[in-house]
Amino acid sequence: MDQAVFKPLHSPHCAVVCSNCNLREICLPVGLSREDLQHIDKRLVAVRHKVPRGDKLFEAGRRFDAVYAVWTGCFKTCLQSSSGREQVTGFQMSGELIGLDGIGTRQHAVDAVALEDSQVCEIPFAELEALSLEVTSLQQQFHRVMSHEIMRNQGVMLLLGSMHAEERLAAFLLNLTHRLAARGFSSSALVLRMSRIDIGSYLGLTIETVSRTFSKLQTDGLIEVDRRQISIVSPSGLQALVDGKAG
Amino acid sequence: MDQAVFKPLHSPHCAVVCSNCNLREICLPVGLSREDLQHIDKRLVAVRHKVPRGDKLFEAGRRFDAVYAVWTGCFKTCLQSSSGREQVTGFQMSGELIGLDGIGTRQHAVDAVALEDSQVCEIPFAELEALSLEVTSLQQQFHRVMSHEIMRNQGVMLLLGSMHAEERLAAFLLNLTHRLAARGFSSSALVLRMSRIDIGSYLGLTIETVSRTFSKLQTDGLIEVDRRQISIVSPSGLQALVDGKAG
DNA sequence: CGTAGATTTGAACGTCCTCAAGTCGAGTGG
DNA sequence: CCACTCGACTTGAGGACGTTCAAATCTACG
Repeated sequence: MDQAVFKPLHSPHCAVVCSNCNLREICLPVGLSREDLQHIDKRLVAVRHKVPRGDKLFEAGRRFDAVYAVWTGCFKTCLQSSSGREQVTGFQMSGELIGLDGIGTRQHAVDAVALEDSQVCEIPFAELEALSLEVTSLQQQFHRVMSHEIMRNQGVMLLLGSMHAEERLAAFLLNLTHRLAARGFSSSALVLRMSRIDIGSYLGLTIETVSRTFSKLQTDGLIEVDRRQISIVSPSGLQALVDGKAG
Repeated sequence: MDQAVFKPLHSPHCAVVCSNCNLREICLPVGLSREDLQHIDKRLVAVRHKVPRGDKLFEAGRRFDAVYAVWTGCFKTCLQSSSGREQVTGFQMSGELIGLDGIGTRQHAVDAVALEDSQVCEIPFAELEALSLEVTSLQQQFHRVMSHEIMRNQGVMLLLGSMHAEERLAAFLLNLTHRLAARGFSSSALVLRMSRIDIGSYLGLTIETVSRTFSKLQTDGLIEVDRRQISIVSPSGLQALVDGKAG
């Protein structure tokens, strides 16, 4: 019940360099020159941490000092209002940044929970800001990343504001497969790292509706479901749902 | 039907300086020193434009060159998917920035439409980025603004994902009053600049449900409605709805 | 093999949507 | 000044989708 919160001081960690990272083409440094990358290596002391499944990387209300890039594994971010409403605001996989919402208030706005044993690169934000004053391309790239996060959120608004359950789930599955494909994984088979509860919270649906909708998509021959193993049988069928071209 | 699109070259405009602007305490330059402000005045050529009610400030797909700060008036931003789904993603009032979603792709992701005769300051983004390399406080402030936009979007997700119609409308009205109060306006009386259609799209409800819910809130003695004139009779009652402490 | 948590499925209900009609206010032209 | 029209809004009735409540199934793990 009580999720452990990640303690930087107690967690095994080591300094890392971006220029050798296998994620440099998908993570924050996308498109930076070798020269700029080496500059970053020297000045940005990113530290890598392990976060076991179920542990919190940080929790809402905690002081914001750094953003985190997922290196391996998967996270969810959960917003909760003072009155106890809860909403999963996103799922993050390798190369994606977590914690951007804390910049404004200097306090994290969400909980970030590892959905499987994961590793992150902690990027001290003060250093990131300082370095981006020197490395123009880094500044631009960081702005791009923040802007993409805004666009992503707008996409979720569209989903929550205008789609039915079946369409939401179809959009969700297609989004996952696209992101997995960009990382070199199969886009026809995926393993959900999150529970039905998490999916429901993210999609604004109850767990029962999520379950029923999975079953319906399977019955309709669009996917195959085996617990958290999903096979995408008909990507175009799912896309048609998202496009509202069905029913 | 066909909304005019704002043409910078044909629109009356003039250069403006931030340091003399009455919005400097609420707009992008919040918290900047007088010295930094003057530095910005010299280097950042912001231009002010008029946008008549109903006209588009920019439209989705158009090349991104600048962000815009609302000076007077009010805007809505609309996202639409390739398949024709539409979602109002926000309403912007004085001091708020529009267009941050275009930074990542260099293309605007939404339409921005004036809900009343309005004026905006056009801030060329290349200049903003260049200047924030020199003025640390501007860089930090810009990051804060982007982060706040991310937080705002997350709040909308919470609203769309976990609230009923009555709660959504209550949250919407309270949000408007808070923002108006921050600008020195009454927080008990407001004039809606947007149609029921826009409200419905934003809140993920049909126009009929919006209308019925306004009526119900009035019947319950929480607000008084006269077309677009709204009186907030019981802010605490609305807040109780948002907090889920009613029904 | 027993328990706890996650998931699926069923049945009844409720909220919100759809369809339809009616009201209201502003602008137009006679 | 008065029809007339148009768009925005309101209200009603019925139905659909998703929720709620309840029970059963399945898996992991001790």
